[in-house]
Amino acid sequence: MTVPQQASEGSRAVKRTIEFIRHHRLQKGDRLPSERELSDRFGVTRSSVREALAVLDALRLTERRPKSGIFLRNALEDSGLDSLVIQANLDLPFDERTMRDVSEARVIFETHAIRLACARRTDADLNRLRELVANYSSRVQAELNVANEDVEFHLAMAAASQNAIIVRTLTPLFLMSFQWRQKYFSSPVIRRRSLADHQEFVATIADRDETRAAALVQKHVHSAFDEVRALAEGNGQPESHNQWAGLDE
Amino acid sequence: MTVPQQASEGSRAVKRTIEFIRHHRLQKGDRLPSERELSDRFGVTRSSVREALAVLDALRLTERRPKSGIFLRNALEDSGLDSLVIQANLDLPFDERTMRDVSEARVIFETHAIRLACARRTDADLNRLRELVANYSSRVQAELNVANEDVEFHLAMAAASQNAIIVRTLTPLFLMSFQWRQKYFSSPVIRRRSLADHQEFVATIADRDETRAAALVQKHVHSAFDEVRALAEGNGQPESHNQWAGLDE
DNA sequence: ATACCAATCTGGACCTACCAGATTGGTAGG
DNA sequence: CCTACCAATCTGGTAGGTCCAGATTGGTAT
Repeated sequence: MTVPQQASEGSRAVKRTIEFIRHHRLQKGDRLPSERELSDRFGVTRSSVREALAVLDALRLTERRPKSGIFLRNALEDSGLDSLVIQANLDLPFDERTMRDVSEARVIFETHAIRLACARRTDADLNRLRELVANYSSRVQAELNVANEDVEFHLAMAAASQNAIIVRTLTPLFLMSFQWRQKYFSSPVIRRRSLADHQEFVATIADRDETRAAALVQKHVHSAFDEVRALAEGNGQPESHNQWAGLDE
Repeated sequence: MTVPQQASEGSRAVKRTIEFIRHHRLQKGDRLPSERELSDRFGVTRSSVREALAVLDALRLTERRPKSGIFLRNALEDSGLDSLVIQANLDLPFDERTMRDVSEARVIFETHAIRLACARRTDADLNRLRELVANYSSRVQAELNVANEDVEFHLAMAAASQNAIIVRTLTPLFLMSFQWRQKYFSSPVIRRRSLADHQEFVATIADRDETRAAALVQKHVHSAFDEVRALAEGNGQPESHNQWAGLDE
């Protein structure tokens, strides 16, 4: 599913640049230091800086004007979803508000996804979901972490909606909370509870019971977010660098 | 809003690589040629290829395994939303199914956005929307294209939902259809009709009338997509390279 | 048929060099 | 003092080369 992978110089440059933007509170339209200066500052080659800038460009965060400079296209808070995924992978923290929004958005999107899934799911979709639950179940029995399997399952439900855009939309929402997920699923109790929910999901989709499915999404996601929030608070408050760097449901 | 900008070698390399993947119908897990071979093939330096690969990596399309090779992380169809934006900017075509999905997803997401906007909008949100409509109106009077202004307005409505994630989600949906939008709004009749809708949107949000707002979204978006579809067919069928490379509402 | 090793290939990173347009600071002219 | 202008400087874009060390692989010896 998701690969951990250690930071290359390119990724490091991405991280440093984002940190620079945060630290200096740069706003839309502001200019960044030149590539040469960034490469000095970060202690990497201009090539690595350029790789990083290419990424930030693709994320619509920066804009490189030839013979002129590098400018912020959007404030950090207004960048794309993928930028959040990358920030999570780089262990850059999110604020409480972002988490609230992610939680809310996920409920909305996933509720619709499952409604469509109930209406349109094929037998093949159903079989795939059953396979995934079976696998999930055996991993829970074996006391293994199921963070990846959980994402797989939820995306498979979304795929049953027959709308690829919805899947593409939910994906980053899951990926940006990968680390939390990892922690969340370290508890056997939670794994069992989650398994039960998944089994019920499959049942409702099999029955094409939209109403029950939608209600289940709300309960499932909300309880998960609550749990994570409690978990995070239990860890004590990690001051500036926060705890919201990866987990959710 | 969106910048046209001519293709740099880096972007060209991104485009060529995506075309390569399409042409060879590469699937998840398949291996791409080495960086050196790609740079030969594309006639650009390895630096440019590496920039391109950094972007594709960020989009979760490829994965670079050190000392080993470049592998496809996801099939093109399963990549993120931002990858669609980039494909649109590169004039790479979409298929009919993707368009259907985008249309459906936009109705779903925007319906929820406007419902939340009705419930939560502040006076500042309302003022901003009114400003935007005023500007929109004057441009329509002056017979100017309002493609950018339309995006601005819709995103401002989304912003009134007070959920930044929803805004971030809708953004790529608009950006990937920028070229169509451009064509669509070349018609003065459509501009006037769109303006009327926008005025009604503001009224419903001011009244916090969720029901009417939701209905209006459906009508507004669906009629726009129908129009575009008709437009596209009128152009004759551009064979392999299709017409869905940028327009929508 | 198998186990093993060396030549080869691959991505990662660094460095230097050039280009041409954008920017800017100082100077000459009013 | 202000303005107009020009040249030095800075900037991103691109090219080309080098070195490194681990992954891969094909052939060899057992």
